Amino acid sequence: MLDLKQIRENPQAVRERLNLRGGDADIEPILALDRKQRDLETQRSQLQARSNEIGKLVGQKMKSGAKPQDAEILALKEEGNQVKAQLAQLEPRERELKAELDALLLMMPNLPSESTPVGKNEEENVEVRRWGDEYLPENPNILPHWEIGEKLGILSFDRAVKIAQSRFVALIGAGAALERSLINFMLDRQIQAGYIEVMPPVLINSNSLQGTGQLPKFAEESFKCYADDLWLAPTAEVPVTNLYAGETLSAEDLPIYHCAYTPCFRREAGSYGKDTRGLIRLHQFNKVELVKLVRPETSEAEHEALVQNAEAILQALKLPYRVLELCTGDLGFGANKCYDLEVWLPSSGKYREISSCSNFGDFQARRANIRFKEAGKKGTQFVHTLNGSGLAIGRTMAAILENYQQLDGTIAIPEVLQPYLGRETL
RNA sequence: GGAGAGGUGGCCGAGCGGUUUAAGGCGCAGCACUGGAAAUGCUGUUUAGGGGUGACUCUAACGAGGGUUCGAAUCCCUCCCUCUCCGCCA
Repeated sequence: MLDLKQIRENPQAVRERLNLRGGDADIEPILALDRKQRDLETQRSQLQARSNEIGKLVGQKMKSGAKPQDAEILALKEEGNQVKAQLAQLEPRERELKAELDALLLMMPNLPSESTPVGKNEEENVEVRRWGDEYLPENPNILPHWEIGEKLGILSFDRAVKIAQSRFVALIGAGAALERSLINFMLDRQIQAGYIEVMPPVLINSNSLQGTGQLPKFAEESFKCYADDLWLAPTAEVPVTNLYAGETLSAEDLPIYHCAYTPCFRREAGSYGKDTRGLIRLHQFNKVELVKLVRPETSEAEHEALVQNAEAILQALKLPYRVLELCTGDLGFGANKCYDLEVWLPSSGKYREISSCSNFGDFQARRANIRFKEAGKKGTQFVHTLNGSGLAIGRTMAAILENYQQLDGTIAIPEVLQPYLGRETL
């Protein structure tokens, strides 16, 4: 959520930053509601002050011997009732305005950071670096991962469709073992890098989704359990960040680094024609996620470090990849800055996103109300939150099945995974 | 799912309709005392929003939301959470 005070005080600057995302940000309704709401708040609190005064007076007079039927008491009660009637008019109006204001603010995306390259759409994302050209596969006849996977009998899309629907997969035998190895490998590495592992609930409430920015705007992206106020988590970002929702941490608690393996569930609404085959775009996939809660002044450096932690996994697996910095037009709703890691998928001759590492600044912290307090200092500050995949497991599996395909149709297992899987080829 | 007990400040804990401006204690900070410390004493010690250049000031917050009342931590209703017992269950 944007800072209302900032919008109020620098409307032009906010408008300009928002417009860098493309479109024409309209903050006028917010400014107008804010003015009205504050106006009502002033009136209301004055009435309340008088009401409190009356209550106190009655109490004092009764204590010092006045009777309930004394004219003085009756007059005060009468005035109390009048004030109350006025409040009864004002209060609902103010509440309504506040709710409208909140609804508008919740729909506003974050401001892109100063350092984010300006651009209209994904075409204008900036390649920051490329790694692992020396590991690009030389095999010219690489099968797509879904074909080699089915051939090896380790992936079954057809059978998964029977028990769920399209865009699901069942991992069989070595496929399941490879998935598990990747999860363990990634968690071990990230724990080594200083992240504390979490296994959060993956059925999560609406408030959590609002806290990280998936609600209210992106309700159609997540699976909902209609009998309860619970949703299937689209990413561990949501439960892990919201572990601290509503808390005021002490400054010494920061930074907090978490890694979490969870399954992730996405409806993929609006992507009907895209990536219909393989492991790239499923309704259910596994992911190891990295989440950081940090002091504001450190968040940029923490962001770079988080990207390094995600890259380290690709490097250890010797998978060629590139790093893109998203331009203002392609930036996710809550992010002020974002790097995507894209792994090489030889069957399609393309780099494909395998990790997205975002800095949210205080955007999520405001929504989820996560603050910290410095001992001896007045007031509190919002933390900055960051997260990134470290990495998406299914897409990593796809990358291995393709980049490690050998001429004889077998798959070599990356060296670092061999101890986990207990074999050298598939 | 059934029955019962609870939820008060950084922590413990009192309060069950009106000087609550939340007692008392612990903790923490400052000051005094001291050669220095301990002990002791005094003072202070929440957050959010509004108004004001500022000193400051108003409002709100006792799990959450409603209600009764001139006045609610206290009474009533709904919900959430925790604990105990029973049932069910991996």
